[in-house]
Amino acid sequence: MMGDKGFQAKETGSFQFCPENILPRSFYARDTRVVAEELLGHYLVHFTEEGLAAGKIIETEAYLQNDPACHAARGMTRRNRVMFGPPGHAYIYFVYGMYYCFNAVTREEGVGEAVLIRALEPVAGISLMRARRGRKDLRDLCSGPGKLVQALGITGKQNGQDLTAGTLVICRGNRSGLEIIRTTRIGIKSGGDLPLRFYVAQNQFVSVR
DNA sequence: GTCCTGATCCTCT
DNA sequence: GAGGATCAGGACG
Repeated sequence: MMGDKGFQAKETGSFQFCPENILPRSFYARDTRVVAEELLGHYLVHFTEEGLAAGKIIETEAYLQNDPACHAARGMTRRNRVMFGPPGHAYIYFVYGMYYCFNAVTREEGVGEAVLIRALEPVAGISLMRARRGRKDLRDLCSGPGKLVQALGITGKQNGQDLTAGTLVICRGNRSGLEIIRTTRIGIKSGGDLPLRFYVAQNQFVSVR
């Protein structure tokens, strides 16, 4: 659309995609809390016809099967079946009638656990993100689970997609020197006292400070 | 079938 | 800081 011209901006990030940097399935087939913490510093990357958009993962939450806040807590349903599938796939669900949230499925097949990606630091495709979000401020692009899905152009149709091959992948980043804070999760009622949220200290792109 | 709630975000006060 | 948007899933009858 013509209106997008107003959002043309220089790319500030230095992200470069290399297929060999895609995280392998074995990365996801581990304890969900470990995966949630170790996803910080890596890159969520989405290729579309409009171009590539990517962000550094700086905030995550773990959802465990025996955890009342987890969709899988009461067993498998049509909605949550992807969580019980093989690790390294996308679990994308619709909330509040208008937003989608993106999760990476963890653990071995048969266990319903996943990591919610809550915030990214935009690194590539920033003009595309601005157009999709209808906002200019860098901090308004990916600082929340619904926002980052919109900024990257992810849709509910990608629920179940393989994160180790294809157009939606997670790539290895540099995690050295990363200072990580562990705290309670955001926006849930039951299970809210569990320390299952992880974020990068001093990062201005987290969803809640 | 009805009713209620929600892993959110935006706009207003 | 409060309230509205907006709808699928799950609980219940």
